[in-house]
Amino acid sequence: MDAEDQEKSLEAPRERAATIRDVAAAAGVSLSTASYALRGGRKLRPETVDRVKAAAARLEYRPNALMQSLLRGRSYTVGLISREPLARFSLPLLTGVEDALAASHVSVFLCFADRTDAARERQHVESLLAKQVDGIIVLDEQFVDDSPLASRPLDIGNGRTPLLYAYHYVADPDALCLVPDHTQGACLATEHLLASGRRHLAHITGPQHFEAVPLRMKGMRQVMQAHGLTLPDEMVLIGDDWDQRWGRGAVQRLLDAKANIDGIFCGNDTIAVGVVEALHAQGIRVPDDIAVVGFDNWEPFAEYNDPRLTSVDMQIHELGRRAGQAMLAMINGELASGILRLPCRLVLRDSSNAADGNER
Amino acid sequence: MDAEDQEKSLEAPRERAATIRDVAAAAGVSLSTASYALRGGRKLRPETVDRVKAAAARLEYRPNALMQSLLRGRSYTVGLISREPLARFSLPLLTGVEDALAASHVSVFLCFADRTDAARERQHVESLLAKQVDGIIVLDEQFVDDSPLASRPLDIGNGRTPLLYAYHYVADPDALCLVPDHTQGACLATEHLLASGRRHLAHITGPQHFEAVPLRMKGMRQVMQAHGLTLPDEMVLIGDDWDQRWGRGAVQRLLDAKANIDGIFCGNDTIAVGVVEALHAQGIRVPDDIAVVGFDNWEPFAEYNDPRLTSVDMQIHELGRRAGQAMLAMINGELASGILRLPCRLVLRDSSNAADGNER
DNA sequence: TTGAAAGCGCTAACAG
DNA sequence: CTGTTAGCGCTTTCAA
Repeated sequence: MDAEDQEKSLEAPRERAATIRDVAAAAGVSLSTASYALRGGRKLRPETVDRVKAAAARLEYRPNALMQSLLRGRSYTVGLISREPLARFSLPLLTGVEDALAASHVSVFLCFADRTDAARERQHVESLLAKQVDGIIVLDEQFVDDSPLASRPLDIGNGRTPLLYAYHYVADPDALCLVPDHTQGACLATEHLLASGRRHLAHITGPQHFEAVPLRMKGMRQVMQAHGLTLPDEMVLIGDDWDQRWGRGAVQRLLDAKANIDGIFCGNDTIAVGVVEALHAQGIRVPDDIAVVGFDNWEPFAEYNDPRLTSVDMQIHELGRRAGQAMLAMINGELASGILRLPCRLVLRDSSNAADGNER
Repeated sequence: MDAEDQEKSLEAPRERAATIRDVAAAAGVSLSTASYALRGGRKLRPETVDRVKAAAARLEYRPNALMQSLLRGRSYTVGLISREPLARFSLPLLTGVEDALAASHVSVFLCFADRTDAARERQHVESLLAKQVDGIIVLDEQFVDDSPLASRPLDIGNGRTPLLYAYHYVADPDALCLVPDHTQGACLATEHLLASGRRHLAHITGPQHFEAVPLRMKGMRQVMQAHGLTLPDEMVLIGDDWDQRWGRGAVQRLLDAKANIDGIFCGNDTIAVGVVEALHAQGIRVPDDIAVVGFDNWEPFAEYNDPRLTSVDMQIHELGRRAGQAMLAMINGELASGILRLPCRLVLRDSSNAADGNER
């Protein structure tokens, strides 16, 4: 019995993970020596180092990061709160942030918190702070200031934890916010349409309480004015939705009004898909008769539509990466604040004539 | 100067967060009393409790979860490794898992690890184990066994950490795996088509190395046989992609072959969208002439297509929730293993006649 | 070259 | 009712 038990205790996986104390004992050295042998910082006899390392390997020793964090006062951990979990931008943003942080061996706590559920967000924040995160990144959609949906600054009590807002910004002068430059993106799209010879443009877009809507409209107007053109109000169709159905409906309206158009800039790709579909249904060719440009460069739609959609890409994954990197910088003490607008790029495909031939 | 400094030290946010020691001192009680006052477990004079609580609030005391984890031997933290970060199922799975875990105050470490990057996955696993996660959940696509893409069991060295695979399974008899029941989903779709009077069915689907492809095919065949029908091989079109373009191409092939069809079951919704588009282009009505059923119930496509797509929903968010709950159970010592197949449901929309009128 | 010992912030057993 | 004390696993000083 005794013999059996002993054998077991040698073979069976130990209940508790090995500690550095176990390693030290197994190697026949002191605790501190074991520590130095594994992490350097002290001159030790090579033989000793080897003995300790061998013992550590044998025992599958893995330093307990909780204790290390406690001692260093840094957890190598960042909280990521998404206030809009299911939005189109969520996943690329998440992967971008994770990419940048993982490269620096920083782990990410994932927190979903619907805007309507303040209690859950509170719980997440408390949990993150208790777990000693080195910083918190908040993700949300940007709504116009007077919208009830507009994102509020996150209340984290003290000023000790770096805070960063991605894809949206808040009215906190001390906060760092990274957002896509919607206006510039719209400029790219409009310039492309004009450069390919279109003169009679329309804009079909989504609900106005999304800040992207007025911003993109502004960009479009700017460019047209710079070219001595105007965008009549009746050529701007603002819908209650961002989907294909609205795209189809909007085209119907334009056709009913017998509008004279040769180019349509859409607020996003799903609208653009609906637009193309409705145009086709009327025997109108894209891009030959009317060029169509989308926004988002959402591949499942843009790349596989017929024709493939020219679209503005907000480079959200990259924005996420930049957010992650900025957070790392803040953690290292580089203070930063303000709103940083990152550029969009235009992806040329078949729904517009690529007469100018360039991707910007 | 001194006075100023003192004032500052009172007003300015403390550099270090308050510890329970600070609270005890501020309340004029011993350390353990402070601890018990805040968490109960000992009879204390109400007055003492209040004093401690007041001090804690004043100092914005927040217990250090790292230390608590260390002591309890449980970190209230779970690692989530996504081996296929950008797949359609990733986000609902993530939110589902997070939902279930957050409800039990368990935090989620988010780790993206492309299948092709074993080193990064290794790094993530090491990091998770070092951070003492209570369990690890792995997400991946399911490929057929002999595919080089097929997911391998995660190597976590010891048997101490509960492990769970979601949306896919691995060849580890001790592992618990939760997957959608693709076959049953295909049965639902096929039964629906038959119930609404269709007899001449075709199947347009994606690459065979996705296990879902043979499974869904099997379900379709089963049901047809049960109804005394057969699915001729030339009515099964297996593509190299899952996108609209392939959907359009497949329809072209069927038309070229002058196939006699009144119903098409598609391997996913994007294919279905392409199918509908190609049928429309030929003046074929959906569902009047040919009924179309998709798979995935991916709302951006299914809900806003014209006509709206009937589609099989794998209930992935729910699968994620179940995975989270199962993980909690495992953490609490309830051992579990094997492959659990969760049912799909059929969402009836306009691309098929809902003659039987029921949602199953 | 190495070992002993003092914490990190908290919990829980042990003493009043 | 409350205080003292011994750890948790590790890093880092201080001694040898």
